[in-house]
Amino acid sequence: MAKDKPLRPKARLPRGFRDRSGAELAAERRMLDTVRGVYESYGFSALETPAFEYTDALGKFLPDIDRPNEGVFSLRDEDEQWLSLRYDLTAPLARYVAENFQDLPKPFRRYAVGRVWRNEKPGPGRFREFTQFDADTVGSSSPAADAELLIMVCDVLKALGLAGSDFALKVNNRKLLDGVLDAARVEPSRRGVVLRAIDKLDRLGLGGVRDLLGSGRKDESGDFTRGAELEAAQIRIVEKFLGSAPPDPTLGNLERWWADIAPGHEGGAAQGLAEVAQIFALVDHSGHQGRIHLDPTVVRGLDYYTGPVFEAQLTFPVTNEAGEAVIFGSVAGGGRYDDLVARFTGQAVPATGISIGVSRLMSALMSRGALTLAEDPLVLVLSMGDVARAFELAHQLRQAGIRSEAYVGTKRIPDQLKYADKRGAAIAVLEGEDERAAGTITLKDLALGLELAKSIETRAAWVQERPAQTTIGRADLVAEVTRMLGRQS
RNA sequence: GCAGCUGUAGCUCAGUUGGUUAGAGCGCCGGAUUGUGGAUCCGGAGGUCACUGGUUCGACCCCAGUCAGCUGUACCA
Repeated sequence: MAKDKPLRPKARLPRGFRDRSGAELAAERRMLDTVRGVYESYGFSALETPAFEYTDALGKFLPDIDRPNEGVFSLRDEDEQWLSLRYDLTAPLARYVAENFQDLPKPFRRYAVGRVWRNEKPGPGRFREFTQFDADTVGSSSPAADAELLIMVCDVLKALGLAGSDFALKVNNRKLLDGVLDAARVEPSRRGVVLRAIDKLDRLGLGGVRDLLGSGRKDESGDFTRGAELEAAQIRIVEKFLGSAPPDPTLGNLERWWADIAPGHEGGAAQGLAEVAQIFALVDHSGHQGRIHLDPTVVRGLDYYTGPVFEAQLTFPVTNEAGEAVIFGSVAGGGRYDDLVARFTGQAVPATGISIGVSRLMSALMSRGALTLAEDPLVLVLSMGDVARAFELAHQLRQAGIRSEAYVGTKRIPDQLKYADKRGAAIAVLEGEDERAAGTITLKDLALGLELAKSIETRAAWVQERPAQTTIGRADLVAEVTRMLGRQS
């Protein structure tokens, strides 16, 4: 007879999602507080919008029968309306601005931090749920708004502990990309493919991009990707644009540069060149001028960008948990999107914004040693058959601002100490019958004990020596714990 | 979606040319130790060998299909 086995669900995390806890969350919180502080100091105010939006407010399409969740997580409301989880924080901002347009001051400046969701295939370092931290200026067409964001991002990265030489901001302009495609006479239907190919430059290198602009490219698994089928002459023009940029982007230098790349097409890109020149003129006085460069290879995948685009890149190698070097994309990116609000109102509203990828930036900071996984130290009060007394001692420590936990489990003392170890507790507090009779308390410095344990061979010796352990007067509890915590830190 | 690789205990993995009752380490539970962490020792629980079908006297092993995972690539408003 077969064993009756109840049908149980398998405990498993949906792919592309993550559980996070304790020290990691504490570190993230510290980082977000720093970013928030800089954003607020520039006069941006917080705005929170919900996780769900009506699907038509988020993008161009409605889910269809065949692929109801293409790219986004969607569901149908009771009244048959499609809702979707937001895939970024910019689309909800556009909705908010359109809905409250007449009441908002212009320019309207807000920051937003929150989780976003994408229903896509997850990969290494790519999740289906992640956090973004955005700042946007809506209602100003001035390049000053773009320049300000670039300067602010530099301030953020420095406030987070990165050195100036650790990062670089790369600036480009969609109008220049459009201009060069005009000059190369690339058909409108192929422009998307071409821009996406250029966007892959950092990953595939110039050779890979050349293949994608031309006949196509085979990846390392042998799969073939079709190319944009451009003529050699067209590819040459695009490559010339990608490979050269004046180091000092004054308007005069930019115009000379452009005349060399796209002679006869000076008019089409003039606006873009002027915007670039203005941005760099403003950046010049920021103290961050060495960190911000013109880089024609920056595209940004999203096609709603209409003018300046930018991304923050790290200049040092980042390693993953396995210690391998990883190709690290940008930690922040953004640009100008002048048409997004017009989708709702019909009225053109210029806007520009920057978005920080929170988990990427966090692993970069940890890789650099600028952020460490750490929680406040924990003091564990062991329960020696008198939980009320453990509560009381823990309470005394809390009153002094010390994070302390009274043991509320049911195990014996050796197991309680093992528990304290596993929790990573800094100190264990014991007050049993002997101590109570003597009016004393025993403290164990667990971190110190862990060190000493390496040189003690036998359990008997360990028990006899009782390393890193002291017995103190009852009244000295808070003072002595404070002293021990001070030694550890 | 396309391509390659991989599915054996909670985790990481062994498993001989196809041979009887499928193993190890870690983790977990109990004990050596009713008030002292580490180490060590003893004992225990835990398996639809991803699933379905086929070949065979006999399949964890060979074949086909399906599903799942990983990696690359495409898409990413």
